[in-house]
Amino acid sequence: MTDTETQFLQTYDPAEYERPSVAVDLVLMSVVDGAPAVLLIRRTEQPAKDKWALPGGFVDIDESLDAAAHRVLREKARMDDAYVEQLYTFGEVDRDPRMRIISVAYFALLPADRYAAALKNSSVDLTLARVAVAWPGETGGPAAAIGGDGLLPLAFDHAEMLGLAMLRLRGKFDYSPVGFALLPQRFTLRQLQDVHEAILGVQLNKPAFRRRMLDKGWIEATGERETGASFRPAELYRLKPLIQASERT
Amino acid sequence: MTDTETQFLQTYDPAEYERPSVAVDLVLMSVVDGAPAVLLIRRTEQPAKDKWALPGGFVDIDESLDAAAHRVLREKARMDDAYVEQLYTFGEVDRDPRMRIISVAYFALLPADRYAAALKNSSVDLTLARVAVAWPGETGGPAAAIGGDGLLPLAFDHAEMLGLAMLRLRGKFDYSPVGFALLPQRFTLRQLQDVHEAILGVQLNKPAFRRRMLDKGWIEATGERETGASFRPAELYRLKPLIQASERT
DNA sequence: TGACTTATATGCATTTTGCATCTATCTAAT
DNA sequence: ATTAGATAGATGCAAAATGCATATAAGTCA
Repeated sequence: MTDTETQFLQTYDPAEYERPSVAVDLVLMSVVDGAPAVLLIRRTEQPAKDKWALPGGFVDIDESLDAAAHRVLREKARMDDAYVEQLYTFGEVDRDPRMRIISVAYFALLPADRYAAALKNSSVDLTLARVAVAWPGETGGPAAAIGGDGLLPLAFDHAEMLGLAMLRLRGKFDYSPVGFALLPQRFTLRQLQDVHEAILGVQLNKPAFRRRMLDKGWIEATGERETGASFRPAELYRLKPLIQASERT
Repeated sequence: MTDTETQFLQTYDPAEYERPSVAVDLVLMSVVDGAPAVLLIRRTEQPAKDKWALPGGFVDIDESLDAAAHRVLREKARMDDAYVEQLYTFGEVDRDPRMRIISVAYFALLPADRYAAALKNSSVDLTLARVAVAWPGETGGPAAAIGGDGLLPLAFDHAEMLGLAMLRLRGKFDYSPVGFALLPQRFTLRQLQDVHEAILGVQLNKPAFRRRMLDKGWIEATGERETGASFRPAELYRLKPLIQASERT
C-alpha cells in the first residue's frame, strides 16, 4: 500500500452506511435413485419454524465468501471436499423477516453415498429430499422438495435458490465436467447416463450418449469391471487426472 | 407473519455479527468498432487513486441488489433501461484496503450509440475502453482495458470482474438472445454477426450464422432496408416482441 | 446348457454445420 | 446509360454430429 493510501485510511469513516448482514446458503445436491436430491435442515427456531431450509450461516468479518461456504459445509452438513461453486446472490429487502440479510447461494455436489454419515450422526433434523421442477428444459423457476411424507415446505426464498441451482446445473452439465462430482471415482457409463438423465429430466439415447462422452476425452477406461451384478458387468471409467488448457476444444 | 414470528423478533439481537459493507459494481459493456468495450471511471480519491474502476456504489439498507445496480446505472453512468444481469459476488477479505467490502458484480449491455450522451455530459472522467482478453474460448481469467493511451490500470479486483463478464457473455451468447441488447431495435444480420464475432473473439461463417439465427426464431424481417450504404442495403430485422414459454425448443 | 439381462458395437438415415460459390441490388464513376 | 465495385442474400454439397434400430458379447442363474 502506498503512503497516500495509508493516509487516506486514517480519515475514512467506515460507519457511513448502515450495513446488511451477509450469509451463505448451500444447495447441497446429489442424485439418489435416479432423481436429483438436496440436503435440507428442519428449522427449530423462528422465523420459518418447522419449515425446511438449506444449510447456511453468516459470513464472518474476516472470512471470504468461499471460506464461509466451506465452513458451513463442514459445520452444518458435516462434510468436506465437495465440489462447490457460487450460484447467485439473493438480496431482496424482505427476504428474511428478522432483518436485512443478503445471502450468497452456493451449490455443492457430492455422490449419494457421501451423505450417509452426515445423515446418521447429525444431531439436527437433516433430510435428503427429492427435488422436483415444474418447468421443462431451460425455462427456470422455483423448485419443490419432496420427502417421505410428501412436499416439504421451504423456508425464505430457498425454493428459488433450489430452482436456480437446478437450472445452472442443467446448463453446465453438457459442456462442463461438473457432473462427475456426483459419481464415485470409478463409475460405469450407465451410472454417468443415469446422473445426466436425473439432472436434465429427460431420457437420453444410449449409443449417442456413450459416443459423446468418450469423444469429449474427459474419461478413460480403467480395465476394471463392475462387481455384484447378475449380468454382464460394465467397464469402470475414471475422470482423466488433468485437463490441460491447451487440450481444450 | 405469524404471532410466534413477531414474538421471536422482539428477542432477536441483530448486532450479533460484525457486518461487512455491501456494494454493487457494474460491468457496463458494448461493442464499438468490432471490439468489446467497457465503461470505466477514473478514480480521483484514494484508494487506487488515478486507476480506472467500474461504476459502483454501496447498497442501501432498504434497497434490493437489483435496485442498487439500477441506481448506480442511473447515477454513475447516467443511463437507464439497459439489459442488466447479476454476474458474481466478490468477497475476498482484502479486496478493498479500506474495509471489508463485498461486491455484487452486475453486467449491463447497451448499444454503442447510447453511451454518447453519458460520455459527453459527465462531470467525472468517464471512458469507454476496449476490452482485451488473453485467453481463448471458454478458458477464463482476468481481462485488460485499453484506452487511447494504451493499457488502463484497473482498480481493486475489477480486472477479474471484467474477465468474468466476458466469459459469461461468451457462454450465453449462443443459446440466449442476450446479444440483441447490444444492437439498436432494428439491425442487419451483418451487425448481429459483427457483435457475435466481437464478443466471441472468432470469425464466423456468414451463411451458417445467418441460417442459425433465422432458425432460432428470435428475429423477424421488418421489410425495411438499411439506408446510407454505398452498396446493396441489407434488410432490417427486429427481435420478435414475445417469446412464449410454449414455443421454446 | 440355455434363458435372461445388460454391456458394447455397428450400420444407417437424418440433421446440422462449414464452406465455396453464385446471384441480386445498391452507389458511384465514366 | 453503362459498367465497375461492393456487399447482401441464396444455393449446393461434403463432412460431421445425432438419433435410433439392431446385432453381438459377457456375465448370472435355473
